[in-house]
Amino acid sequence: MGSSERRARHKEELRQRILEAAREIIMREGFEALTMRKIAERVEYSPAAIYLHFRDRDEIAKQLSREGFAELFRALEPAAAVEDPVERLRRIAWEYIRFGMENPETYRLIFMEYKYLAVVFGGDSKERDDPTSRAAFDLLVRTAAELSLQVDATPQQIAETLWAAVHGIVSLKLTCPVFPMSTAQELESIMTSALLRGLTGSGQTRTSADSD
Amino acid sequence: MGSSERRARHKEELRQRILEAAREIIMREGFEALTMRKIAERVEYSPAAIYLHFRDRDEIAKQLSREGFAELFRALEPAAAVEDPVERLRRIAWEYIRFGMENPETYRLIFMEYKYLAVVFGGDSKERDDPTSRAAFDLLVRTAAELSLQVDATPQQIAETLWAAVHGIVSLKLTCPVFPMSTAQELESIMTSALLRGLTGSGQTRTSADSD
DNA sequence: ACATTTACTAAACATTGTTTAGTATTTGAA
DNA sequence: TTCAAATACTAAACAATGTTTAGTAAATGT
Repeated sequence: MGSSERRARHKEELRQRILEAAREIIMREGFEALTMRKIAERVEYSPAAIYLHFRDRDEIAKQLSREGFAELFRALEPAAAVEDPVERLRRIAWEYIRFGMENPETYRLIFMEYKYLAVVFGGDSKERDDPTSRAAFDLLVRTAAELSLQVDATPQQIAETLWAAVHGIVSLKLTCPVFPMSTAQELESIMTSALLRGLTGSGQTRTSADSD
Repeated sequence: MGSSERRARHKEELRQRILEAAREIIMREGFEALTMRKIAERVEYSPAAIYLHFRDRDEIAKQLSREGFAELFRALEPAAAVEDPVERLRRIAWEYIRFGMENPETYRLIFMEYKYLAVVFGGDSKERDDPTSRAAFDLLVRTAAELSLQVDATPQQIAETLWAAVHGIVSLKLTCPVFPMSTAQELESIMTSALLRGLTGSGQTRTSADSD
C-alpha cells in the first residue's frame, strides 16, 4: 500500500505550510507578532494541530532561523567566488549587509533574537550545529588566511573580528534606523576600507559600490 | 501643610522602589522575565498599583534603558579624559566592551531590545532624545575629529563606524557566548588596532591591556 | 462636617503558549 | 469482513501574561 507514503507526503506538506505561514507572519508583522493561533488560522487548522508537527513555538522559530541562515549563505556565494581575497572580503561584507538590510526580520531572527544564534552555531549543547554555518564561517577564515597580515592574530580571530564589524553595522541600523545617520552601506565602506588597510597594511582606498 | 509634600515624597519613593524591583528582576532572570505581577509582588502592592506610577510595562523598561545608558556614560568618563586621541579611543572601546560584558542585561536592554535604543537616541518622534546620549556620542565625534584621518569620511561617520565595531563585538558575544571563540577583549584589541591603523595610517601595535 | 481627591485593591478581560480528553477516520491484520 | 490500534484532528480547558474596571477606604481641603 503506497497510501502510507501519501500520508507521509501530506504530513510533510502541512509542515511546510506551517513554516510558510510563520514566515509570512514574521515578514509582515515582525517576529513578536508570531503566534500559534495566527499560524493555525492561516493554515486553517486548530492551534493544537500545530503541535503534531512541531514541539513548540520555539521549534518553528529555530527552523526558520536555520533556513534564514541558509538563505544568507546562498546570498554570499557569488561574493565568495571572487579571486582576490581583499576584494572578496569587500564583496562579502557588502552582500552581508545588503542581506541584513533587505531581510530585517530574518536577520533579526538569526542573529539578534536571544537563543536562535546558538541553534545555528552550536553551543546549545543539545543540538549539533548546522554544517552550513561552519561552512559559511570557514569561508571567512580561509579568506582571512590568504591575507598578508600585519597584525598578530589568527585567521579565526580575523574572521571573527570582520564578522563582528559588519554585524555591528547591521544590528545597529536594524535596532535604530534613524540614529546612525549614515546608511549601512556608507558605514560598510568606511569600516571595510579601514579594517582591511589596518589588517594588511596595504593602502587600498577604492569603494566597493560597484555591485547593484 | 507639608503633608502634601510628604505624600509626593512617598509617591516618588514608591516609584523608585518599582524601578529598583524591575532592575533586580532583570538582573537576576533577564528582561523577558520582567512581569508586572513579579514587580508588584516584590514591592508588596497589587499589580494595578503599578499603573498609578507608570503608564505601562514599556514605560518602566524605557526608564531603565535611560538609566542604563547614563550608567554606561559614567563608566566611559575616565576613558574620555585621556589626552591622546588614539589612546583615548582605545580606552573608550575597552571600557565600552567591559561594561557590556559585565552588564549583559543592561546592555541588551539599551542596545539590543527592539524599541529602546530609539528612546535613548531619539527618532521616536514623540519623545525628545536624552541629552546624555548626544553628549556621549559627541565625545566620540570630537575624538574622531582630532585624528589625522587617511580616509574620506566625516568625524560623525568615523564615530558611527567605531561604535558599530564595538557594538558588533558585544552584541555578538551576548547573543552567542560560545561561538565567537575569542574573548570580547581579544576581539576588541584586534578590531581597535586594525581600525585605528587603517583610519590614521599610523602603525601603532601595542595592546590596551593596561587597565584592570 | 462633608464633598473631593488620592491611593489602592479585587476581580475581570483579552491574549498568549500549551495540554488534555475525546472523536472521527484510517490502517493492518484475523 | 471485522475490529483493535494507530493516526489526525478538535474543542475546551489551564495557566500566565498585560491591562482595565469598578469600587473602597482614607486623607485633604474648605
